[in-house]
Amino acid sequence: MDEDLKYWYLRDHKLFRTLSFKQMKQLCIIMGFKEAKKGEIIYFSSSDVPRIFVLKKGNIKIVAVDEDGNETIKDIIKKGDLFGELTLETDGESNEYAKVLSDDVAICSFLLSDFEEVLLKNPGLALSYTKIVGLKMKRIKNSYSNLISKDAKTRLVLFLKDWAEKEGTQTGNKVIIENYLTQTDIAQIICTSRQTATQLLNEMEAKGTLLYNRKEIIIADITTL
Amino acid sequence: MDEDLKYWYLRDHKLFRTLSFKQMKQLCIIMGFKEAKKGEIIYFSSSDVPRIFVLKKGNIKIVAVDEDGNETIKDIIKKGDLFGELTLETDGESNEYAKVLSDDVAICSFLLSDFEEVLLKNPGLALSYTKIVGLKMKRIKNSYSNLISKDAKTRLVLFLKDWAEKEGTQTGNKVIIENYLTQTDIAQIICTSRQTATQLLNEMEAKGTLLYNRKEIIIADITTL
DNA sequence: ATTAAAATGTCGGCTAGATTACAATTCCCA
DNA sequence: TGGGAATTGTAATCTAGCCGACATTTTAAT
Repeated sequence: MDEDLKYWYLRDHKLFRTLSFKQMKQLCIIMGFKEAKKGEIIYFSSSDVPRIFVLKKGNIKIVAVDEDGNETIKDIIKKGDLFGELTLETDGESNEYAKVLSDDVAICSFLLSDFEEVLLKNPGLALSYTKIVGLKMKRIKNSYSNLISKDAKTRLVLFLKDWAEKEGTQTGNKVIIENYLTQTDIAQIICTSRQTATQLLNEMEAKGTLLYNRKEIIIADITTL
Repeated sequence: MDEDLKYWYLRDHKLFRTLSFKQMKQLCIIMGFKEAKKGEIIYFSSSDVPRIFVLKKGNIKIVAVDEDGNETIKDIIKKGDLFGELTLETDGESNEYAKVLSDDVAICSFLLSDFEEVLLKNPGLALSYTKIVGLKMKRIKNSYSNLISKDAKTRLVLFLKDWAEKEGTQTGNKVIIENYLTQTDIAQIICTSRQTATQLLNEMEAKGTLLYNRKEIIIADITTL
């Protein structure tokens, strides 16, 4: 791929704003690039060399498979998010893969070792990076405490609010979200059974607070959700 | 407090191994130091200036209070652990405090701003720091997935195993843990009600796999727990 | 168009574990 | 050395939401 294009792919990520043109060039040389279509599965843990990924376009979900073959959604990664060995520490056995949710995605990646070297030469970048990882931790902690103290319905509402805020198109109090998740996905994200999620969504639809279909979710009034 | 003593307090923390004597001296100058006795409460969020803390001795629990006044244990901090604004980002409203569990504790601290400056001058330190934060995130993720997929009994067993591994004194397969937690504490940590925790512990005691009292927990055989 | 595979809708039984409510211990300290 | 507070023990209820078992609808592929 053209080096110049790579440059722009990185340039617009807030993490790399602090870098000079020259430093950026260096990063681009070690950068990998990949595109994929909906439904494709991208393996990124264990087998391969550890990498850090930046999602430049689209949405993916990170799925973990446990000993019994059960699949759990670990994370939804959106445009601009980082994923992979964020902790800078290879963790052996975790069995995870990424599945493309949107029509297509573009992904940049670095080898963990290369990235570490760049961090060592750019303390400012290291600091920004730590903050991004920290932010991620904070979000995880938050959903963790929701899981403990809130019931399924509240969790669904919180999830929808969050989704609407991040990606919805708001007109007045009405918000339209492009829906690339199935109800099974949503259920897994808010940690409940598919049946419960379906029921809750239908309840909300019956009450008129919501309009659900496979293409989009329309929230009548985000303030009263 | 004596600067030299401070030096040694920091010196034996793995995070600071990479620093030169001179750099360490600098850190010590900006370092705060505090001791406290069992039961004391240490406020550290919101009100005060943001800080990073290193627990040098003893155990504390981090407790969060929500709008309704419910207390939840967020974390158990042990000797050598970091706590406070680990994300390097002040987060406004979270209402947390630390309570001393062991007989007494010693705590070092830095202003967040000072620490950031030191990180900027020591990229290696920044990298180590990121790894520590990352490790913490990994642990949180882990207990998160336990919470989802495992029942209360399994969670208790996992917690006990973890505790035993970190702090227990092992002789053969028998492990003795110094017990500074109440059953209410344990219940909160594994996210269940106090009654359920009590019941599970008594069941295990009846089966002879365990011996619980307020001073210590004796696990008959850690391999079959 | 045909059909198989996903995704969604619905229902009743079942259970882990929360909740409420006390009783019995043990600890702490004045 | 007593007495109040904290901790632990036990039991009876109650319920959110999981699970199994379908029917129905939508989508995609041949």
